[in-house]
Amino acid sequence: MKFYITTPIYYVNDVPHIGHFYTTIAADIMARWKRLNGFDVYFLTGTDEHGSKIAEAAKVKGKKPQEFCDEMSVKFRQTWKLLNISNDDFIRTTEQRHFVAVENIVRILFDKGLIFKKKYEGMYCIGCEKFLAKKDLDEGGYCPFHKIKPILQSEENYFFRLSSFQGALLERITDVSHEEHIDIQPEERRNEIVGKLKLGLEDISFSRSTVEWGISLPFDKSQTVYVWTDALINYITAVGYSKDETKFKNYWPVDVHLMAKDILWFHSVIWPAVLMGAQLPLPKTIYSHGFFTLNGSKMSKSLGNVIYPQELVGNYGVDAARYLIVALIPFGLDGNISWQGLTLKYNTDLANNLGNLISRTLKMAEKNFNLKIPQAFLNLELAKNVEKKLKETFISNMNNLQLHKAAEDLQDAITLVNIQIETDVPWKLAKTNKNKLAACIYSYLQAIDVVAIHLLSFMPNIAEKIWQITGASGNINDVARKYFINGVIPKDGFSVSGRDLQGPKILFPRIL
RNA sequence: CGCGGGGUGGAGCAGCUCGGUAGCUCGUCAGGCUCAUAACCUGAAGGUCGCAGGUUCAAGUCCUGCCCCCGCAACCA
Repeated sequence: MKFYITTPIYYVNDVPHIGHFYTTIAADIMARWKRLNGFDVYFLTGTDEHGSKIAEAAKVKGKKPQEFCDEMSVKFRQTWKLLNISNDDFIRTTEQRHFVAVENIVRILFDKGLIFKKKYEGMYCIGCEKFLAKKDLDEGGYCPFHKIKPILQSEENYFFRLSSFQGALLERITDVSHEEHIDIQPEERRNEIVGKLKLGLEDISFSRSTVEWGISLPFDKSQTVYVWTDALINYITAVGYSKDETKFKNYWPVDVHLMAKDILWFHSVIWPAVLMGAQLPLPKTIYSHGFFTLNGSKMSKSLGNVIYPQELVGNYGVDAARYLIVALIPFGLDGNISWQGLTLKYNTDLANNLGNLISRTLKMAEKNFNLKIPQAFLNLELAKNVEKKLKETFISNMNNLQLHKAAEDLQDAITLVNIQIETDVPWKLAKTNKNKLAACIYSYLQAIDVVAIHLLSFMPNIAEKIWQITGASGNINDVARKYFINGVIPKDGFSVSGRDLQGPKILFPRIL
């Protein structure tokens, strides 16, 4: 089974911030999860590099557009490396493979009569550099942002017959049994799309005569392809459209398009319409998540309340950063975050619960068994309880991208072990019954291993570290894959008697 | 009447589809334990579930009206 998941390609006029990496981390966790479950995963991200804004940004810095894009694109790649993102491909819209794909799609649409020339006349605001509708203007007919009067301007563009797809789109979005059903998530956002769709669709502008930094229309070199169309096509370019038919057949249609809610319309209406026009299969799931507010106010660079990945990683470490960002807010909804909130979550979930569990277990093993996994009766009951706890909800939460809930499930599982320790009172057994103590510690190690395996998609490095600390055998990724496919704990457990443990390490130092 | 979401103990949320002792996390308070990263475990206090009506033996949960907040309305993740 294959699993193709994408993030949006990010517009390079900005350096990566929390909005970008939230989506990307979520996608990465999903991709890793699916790999562990035996899927042939293709995980795509990349950069969107065309359009007048980019050309201007380059000009301001005294650079050629391509040069500017090269630099910015690298920043995104570096960020993904920093965050341990496991993408299989990184696409740039300025790549040759993409030009070919875009030209082909545009030509097909043109040949089918879905693209036509039309003179567009409207109020153009020089400040916004775009046409404004009457409703966008304030009472005096001024642009509300720039307080200037827009000028009447006309431009001859090519338009796409989006209007002709209304019925087909509605059908595919609302009819669950439709063979080309597009599942838009979450439901609230789907309702919104459906509502808007029912109001009707207008044909949209598909090209620009004034924007030079873009892909020229194959049938009219004086115009360039509208950046959004250009951008959306990346999803098929990357899996070999008009280049590698086998690859394309294998991975397309995409299983999940992941993005923030602001660009859901493009993905759930315009993109499927383009695909239908080109007679290509449609995305299966389109999942949008919410926006962040930082300390209650909307993030904006001018307010200075933007969180950059370097800060997050600097404060908590890569793995914790990945975990915190997805664990802190419900996936799909808007969420408010703050540094205090992040630190609190870090301390409660990672330092106090998970970290401390490992620390106390290993300390006991060190004191009493000299850091060797003790010879003892193998009681897998605790490990199985942890497993059961996780099976009940964790798996379905992961598959439904409810990452915050899956994180909660993990915490519950960890608490289960902490409770068991209270019940066993091992520190008393250390004085009275060493054999029983050995069996207890042995069972905690197995339970921790089960937790580590489930943690793997969120915190790849830490999970592996835990695996080493508990003396578990084999490569954690291989063992985990086997475990998720077969669904059984090995007869001898993961951590086997006699193996060396690693001394109690502070995996997550408390932050004060 | 543009569309959509929401108003639940101090904070943040779940519950509403399929009405029937109001649940979770954090915080607060009390207790337990002492292996552990002043961590862990147990318990308690605290809510007339935005307002007003209605249906019902019974309503956060269904219906009607109203008030307030937020998002979207085409290139900001």
